[in-house]
Amino acid sequence: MTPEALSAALFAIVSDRLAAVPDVTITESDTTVERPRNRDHGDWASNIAMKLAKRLGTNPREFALELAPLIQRIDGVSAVDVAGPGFINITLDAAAAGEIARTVVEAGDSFGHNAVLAGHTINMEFVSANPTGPLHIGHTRWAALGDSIARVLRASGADVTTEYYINDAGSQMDTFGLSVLAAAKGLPTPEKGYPGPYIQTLGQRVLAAVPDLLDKPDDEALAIARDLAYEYQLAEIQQSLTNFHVHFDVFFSERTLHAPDAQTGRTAIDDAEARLRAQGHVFEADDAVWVRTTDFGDDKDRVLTRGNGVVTYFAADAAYYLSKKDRGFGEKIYLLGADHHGYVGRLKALAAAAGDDPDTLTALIGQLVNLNGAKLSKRAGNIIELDDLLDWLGADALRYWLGRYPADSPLSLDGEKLRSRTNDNPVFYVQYAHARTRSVARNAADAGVTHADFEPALLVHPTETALLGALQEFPRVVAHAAELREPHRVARYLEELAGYYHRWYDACRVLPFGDEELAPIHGTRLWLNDATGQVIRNGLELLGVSAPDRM
RNA sequence: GCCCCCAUAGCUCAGGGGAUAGAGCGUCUGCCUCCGGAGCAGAAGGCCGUAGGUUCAAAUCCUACUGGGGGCACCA
Repeated sequence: MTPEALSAALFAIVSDRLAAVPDVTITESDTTVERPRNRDHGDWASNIAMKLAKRLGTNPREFALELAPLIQRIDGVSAVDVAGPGFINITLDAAAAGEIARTVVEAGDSFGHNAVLAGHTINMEFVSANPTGPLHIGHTRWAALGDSIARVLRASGADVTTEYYINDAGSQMDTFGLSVLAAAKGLPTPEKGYPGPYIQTLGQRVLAAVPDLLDKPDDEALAIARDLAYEYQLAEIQQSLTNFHVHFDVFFSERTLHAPDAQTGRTAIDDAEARLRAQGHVFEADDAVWVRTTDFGDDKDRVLTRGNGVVTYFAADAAYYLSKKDRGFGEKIYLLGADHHGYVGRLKALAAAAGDDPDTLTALIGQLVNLNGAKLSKRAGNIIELDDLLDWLGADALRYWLGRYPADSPLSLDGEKLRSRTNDNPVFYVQYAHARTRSVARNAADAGVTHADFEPALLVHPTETALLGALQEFPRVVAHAAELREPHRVARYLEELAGYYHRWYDACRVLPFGDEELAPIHGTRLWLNDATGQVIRNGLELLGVSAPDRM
C-alpha cells in the first residue's frame, strides 16, 4: 500500500460521500495523506475533514468520525483514529506496509522515478562561465545545483536539456588573446589583461603547437593565440565539469550568434532584431537601436545596437533566447547568482516581447558561496579553482554539501568540515549507511540468508515500520524536489533515511544470532536492508554523489 | 531612491497552512560477547527578528518596520 494508493482510495470515499452535496467538489490533491510527525499518530494522516467541515456545515471531528469506518474498509488498513481537531490517522497492517521493500528492490534504479513533470520540455542554462579562465569556487554551486536539478527533473519525467552558454564573443576574448600572446612572448601581462599562472601555461601550449607563432604578423599571431587558448581553456573547463560529475548536453557558442549566414549574410542577432521589430518592440533613439522592454515590466529599455554600431551583450541574449524558443523548449530555467538578479527583469521582458508567457522563463537566484566565512572575490585575489577544491575535498563531499542547501540560503564552505570523516560531514553519514547495507548484504550471503523468504507481515518492530514509511516517501520527495527545483530535499531525506536505517540496524538483526536457525524473518529483513541501500543509492545518484560499497 | 534574498537551539542550517518546531555539531550521561561504534539510546538547550492582518489552524501566506547580504551599464 503506497501513499498514492491510499490517497486514491480516500479520494474515492470522500467523492462518493460528496456526490449528493451540491457545490462541494474536491480534487485528488485534497486527499493526499501525510506522514504524521509523531509516529504514535499512525502511518498516515489526512486533514480532509478539517478542510471540508466548514463547507459542509458540520464540525471536523464529526465528519472525520463519519469517514473513519469507510476508510477502515480499505484493503490493507488496519486501524483508523480520529484525533485532535479532526485529523484522521491511518495505520496500515504490517503486510501492506512491508510490501514496499519488495517494490523497491524490484524497481531497482528506477524506484523514485515518477511522472509529475511528464510532457515538460525544459531548457536549463547554468554555469556559463567565460572561457577565459578556469572554473572557480564561484561557479561550483551552480554547477552542482544545476546538475542535480536536471537529474530530479528527469527522474520526474521531464525532457531536459542542460546548456552552457559560452561567452566567446566580445572584447574579453581579445583581452584574453593578448594576455596569452604576451605570455608566449615572455612579456608581462598587458594592462587590464588576465593575470594568473594559467595564462602562462596557455602561452606555452600555444607556442608548442605553433612554434613559429612569434614570426607571424601581430594580428595573425593574436588570432591564433586567442583561438587556440580558447580551445584549450574550454576543454579544461569541460574536464573539470566531468570530474565534478556535472553534465551538459549543449555547449552553446555566443560566436555562432554573431556569425553571418553563408547564404544571406545575416546573423542570428540580425534576425532576432528583425523579429522583435516585426512585433513592434524596437525603436531608434540617440543613434542606438533599442527594445522597449519597459512595456513588459523591465525598469528601463535596453539597447540592442550601440551608437557605434556594435551590438550589445543583450542583443546576443535576445538571439539566444529566440534560439531556445525555436528549439521548442516550453520552459527555460536560468540559474543565476544573486549578483546577476538584475538580469531577470530584462530576460522576462524579452520572453514577453518574443510573444511568450514570461512565466515559462524561471530564474533561480542563488546566494553566493563563501569559504570559511570569508567572502571570495577576484579583486581580493582569493579565488580558488574548482580543480583545487576537487583535489582538496573530493567531488562527493563538495557535491553533497553544495546540494544540501536551498539555492537562496547563504552557504559557507568549511574546508575542515568537508575533509573530516565524521558526522561533521553529512555526506559520510549517508554514504556510511549505504556501505553498511552492502556489508550486511555480503554477510547475509555468507550466512545463507537469501531473498527466497519474504513475509512482510513479520516486519512489525517500530524501527521497521518507521523505516518502511520512510522508503515509501522517496518518490514523493523526488517529485517535490523536481516541482520546486529544490534537490536539497533529496539530501535531507537521505539523512533522515540513514537515521531510520541505523536505528533499525541497531534493533533488528538480518543475520541469525549465534546458532539461531535461519528463519523467514532473516530473508524478509534482507529485503528491507537491500531496499534501503537501493533508495540511498538512487538518492545519491540524483545528487551526483557516489554510493560506495565499502568505505 | 527603487528592486531581490535572508533572519528558527550556543554554532551551521532543515522545516510548501496542521497535532509536542527538527537535524548535525558543541555540552552532559549511557551502550561494543556475534551483521561496520564513521553507529545507537537519553539529557540539557527556542518570545521561530518586531508589530499588525488573513485562517478552524501561521515559523510557513499578506502588509509595515528593524537588522544583514546583493543588485540597479550604449560592461562582458
